[in-house]
Amino acid sequence: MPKASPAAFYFPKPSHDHANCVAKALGEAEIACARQGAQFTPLRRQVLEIVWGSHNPIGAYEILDALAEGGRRPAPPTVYRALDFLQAHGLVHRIESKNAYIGCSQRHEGGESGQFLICRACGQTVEACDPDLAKAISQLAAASGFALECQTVELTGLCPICRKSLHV
Amino acid sequence: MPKASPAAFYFPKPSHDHANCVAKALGEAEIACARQGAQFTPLRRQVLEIVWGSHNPIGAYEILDALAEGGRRPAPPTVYRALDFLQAHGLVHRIESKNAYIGCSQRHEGGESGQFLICRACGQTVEACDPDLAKAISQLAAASGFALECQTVELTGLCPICRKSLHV
DNA sequence: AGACAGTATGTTATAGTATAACGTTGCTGG
DNA sequence: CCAGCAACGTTATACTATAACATACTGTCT
Ligand SMILES: [Zn+2]
Ligand SMILES: [Zn+2]
Ligand SMILES: [Zn+2]
Ligand SMILES: [Zn+2]
Repeated sequence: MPKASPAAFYFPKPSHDHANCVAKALGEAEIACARQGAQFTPLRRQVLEIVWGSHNPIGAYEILDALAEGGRRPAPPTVYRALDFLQAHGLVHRIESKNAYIGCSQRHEGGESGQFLICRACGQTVEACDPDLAKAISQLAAASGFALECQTVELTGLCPICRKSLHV
Repeated sequence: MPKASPAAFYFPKPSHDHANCVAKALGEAEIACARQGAQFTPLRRQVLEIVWGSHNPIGAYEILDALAEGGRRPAPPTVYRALDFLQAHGLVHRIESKNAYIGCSQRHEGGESGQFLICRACGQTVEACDPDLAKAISQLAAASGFALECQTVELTGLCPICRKSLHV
C-alpha cells in the first residue's frame, strides 16, 4: 500500500487562493518576529510580501525591480539586508541552485530549512519537511563523524501539472 | 549496534597521498571519455587536474588564475566551457552553495550527483552516495507526484578533524 | 538637556560569478 | 576543394553580492 504523504505539502494549483497564502505568511511573520523581539519593519514586510508574490523563487534584483514599482528604488544592499534578516528568522530561504529566494512555508526552529522540490518547467517550488529524509541525512552525517549544521536539499524535476502538460 | 558506513567515502587525512587521488581521477576520466566517444583534450585535462588540486571546491576564477600560472591566460568562457564538459560527463560537480566545483569521486551513470559533506572550517568536501538517502528522496518525490530529474544535496558542518581541533 | 550606544536604512563603489555573440582553427567526409 | 562540425579564442556585457561609509531614529544613562 502507498504510504501517506510524509508531510503536509503539495504543489499549489494555478487556481488556488494565493492572496490567502500571502496574508497567512505575513501574519505569521509578524507574530514570529514579535515573539523573537525582532523588528518587522515596513521594508522587511514589503520584501517578504514581494517574495511571496508567487510560489517561484525570486532573484534579489527582481525584488529590487518590484520595490521600484512601489516608488522607491533602493540600492542592492537594502534588499540583501532585508533578505538576510528574513533568512535569519526563518521567513525566507535561499534556493542555491537558482540564486533566488522563496518564502518559507514551514515552521521550523532555528536557521533550519526544509527540502525543496523545484519544477524546471514552471519554476514552481514547494518546501517539504520529510522526517525520513531528515533521518537519512543525520545518519549519513553520523556515519562519517560529521557534525551537521545546515542542509541544502534541492530536487529539480517536473511538478505534477507540467508532467501532464508535457506528456511525460 | 552501529550500522556500517553507507558508502565507501571518508574525509581524507591531511597526510594522504593526494598525488594518487589526482592520478587516479585523471586516468579514470580518460577511460570514461574514450568509452563515451568524448574528447578529453589537453585543456579539459588541465582544468580537471586543477579542480583535483585539492579536496576543496574551487571557483571558476581560481581555475583561471591557476591556468594563468601555466603560461596561458584564457578568458572566462574557456574555463566555463571546460567545466560544462566535465560536468556533463560526470567528472566534476558544481557545489551550488559555494559557486564552486569539485572533482567527482564516484562512478555514477548519467548526469547524476552524490551528496556532499562540506566542512565550513577547512572547506574539505567529500561526495557520498548513500542509497538510503537516495531512496528517501525518491519516495518524497513519488509521494508528491514529482518527476525527479536531478538532486542537489549539500550538507554543511564540521568534518571530524576540525571538530576535534575546535573542541566541538 | 546632552552624550552615547544600538539598530535600521541610505548611498557609492566595487567585487565576484556567468554568459552572449562572434571569430578562428583544425579536422573529417563527400 | 569544400561543407560541416567541434573546440577554443576574444570581446563585451549581464547578473549576483558585498565593502565601506553616511544618515536617521530610538532609548538609556548622567
Ligand atoms: Zn499561493
Ligand atoms: Zn511545473
Ligand atoms: Zn586526495
Ligand atoms: Zn574541516
